[in-house]
Amino acid sequence: MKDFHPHRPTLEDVARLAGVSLGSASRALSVPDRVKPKTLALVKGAVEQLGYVSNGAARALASKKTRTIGAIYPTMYNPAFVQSLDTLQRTLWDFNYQVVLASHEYKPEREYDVVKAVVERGVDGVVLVGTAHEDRVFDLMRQRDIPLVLTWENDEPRYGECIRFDNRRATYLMTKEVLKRRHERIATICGYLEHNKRARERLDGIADAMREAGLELDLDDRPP
Amino acid sequence: MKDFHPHRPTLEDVARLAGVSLGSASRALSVPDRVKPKTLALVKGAVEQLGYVSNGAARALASKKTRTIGAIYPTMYNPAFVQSLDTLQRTLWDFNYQVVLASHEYKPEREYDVVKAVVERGVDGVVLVGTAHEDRVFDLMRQRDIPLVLTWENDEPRYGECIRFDNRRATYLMTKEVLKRRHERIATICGYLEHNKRARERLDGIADAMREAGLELDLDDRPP
DNA sequence: CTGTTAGCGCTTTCAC
DNA sequence: GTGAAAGCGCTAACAG
Repeated sequence: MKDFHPHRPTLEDVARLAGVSLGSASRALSVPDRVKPKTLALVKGAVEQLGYVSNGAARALASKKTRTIGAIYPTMYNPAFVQSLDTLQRTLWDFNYQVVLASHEYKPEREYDVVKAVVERGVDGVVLVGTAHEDRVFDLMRQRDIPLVLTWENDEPRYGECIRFDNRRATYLMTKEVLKRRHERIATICGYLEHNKRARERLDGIADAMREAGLELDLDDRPP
Repeated sequence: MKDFHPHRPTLEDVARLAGVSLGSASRALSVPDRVKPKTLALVKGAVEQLGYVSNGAARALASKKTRTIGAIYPTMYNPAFVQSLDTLQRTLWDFNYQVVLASHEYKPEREYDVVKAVVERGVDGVVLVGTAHEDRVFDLMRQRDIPLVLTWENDEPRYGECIRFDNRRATYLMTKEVLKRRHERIATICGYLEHNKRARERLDGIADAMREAGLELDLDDRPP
């Protein structure tokens, strides 16, 4: 257990204790292979002895990299989003990135505020989940030149990359599986199709696969 | 839509455009009531025109406050944790704080790494969720003097505040409700009691309420 | 109320 | 390889 330090040790303290320069101490920690093994050992020893923990704000300011990305969700009460968040967080962790989380309860105006706050706080990129985004969200990201990834989004992205679901291909592949088992009379429960592009795409996928097999999906044969 | 800026505008740019000093610009943004209305207007105008967004890293470095807290969970696949996270995030948002999220899959060793990473990145405090923590986690927090809140924790905290469940009081209150409805023969399904302090506490709460009502909980009357 | 100035702790040239 | 020094963009005294 370490003693109480009135002044949280800085890299300068480490350098002094190790008997090397500030620059060397910095290098020892971020590019260890560019310092002599002896220097490295000295610095590591000092770090250990002081219980040194680097200051992310200073590092971010100097390097212009925060190593954090913002994740913005409509809500956390959708298990699919939770899984997405968890995966994101774990994946980024492996890349030595951290996640700042925010949600906006499906309110586009709040989404802008949230994005802005996250950007001000400092992120190297943001992941936007959900479907309806205001233009100014994209404007902000574009103007600041911040990488943006959208997902669970229907429209063409106005800025940034977009990860989508290919509903048509998904049902196409499912149907192929069914057909592979030599079924020929296939029923599908698809819900309402009006105003539901995704549902229609799924149906299209099924029809595609059936057509390929010389079968036909009878779209009219459904209850009211 | 803003034009492309080769150099993201800084507060200095804002100050220059507004025709005020750096200090005044800073104040206008953080303590608006301490500048002349005219100055405020000038600065706000410049901010708007430039599309200025403050730099969190610089602010954090200068003010020694990150306005973010770290939330560390065992997993995200427990709905109770998700709700806790969501509430935490929303509450902190109202206080103008942000949340950096991390999870460690119930592995105490990983928990330390996670806490350390979050602390290095810079947080004003951390919320630790879960039951088994290594000593060095507490040592780290204590040595850096970082506020810590534990929850879903059984033991006495070795450092920081702890928010617990009062199982005994919970069932006590529940039982009072039942008694209020004039029931006198009360059954309880409580699962195994051995090695389960929480279960025993819950039973105690029931017994407490019944005793108060002059009733007795027959602990032996249960299937094997 | 405002301008000036000195850092915050670290990374990063730049010479050596 | 290493040290010296110049910032990164902002806040917080400090005088005026």
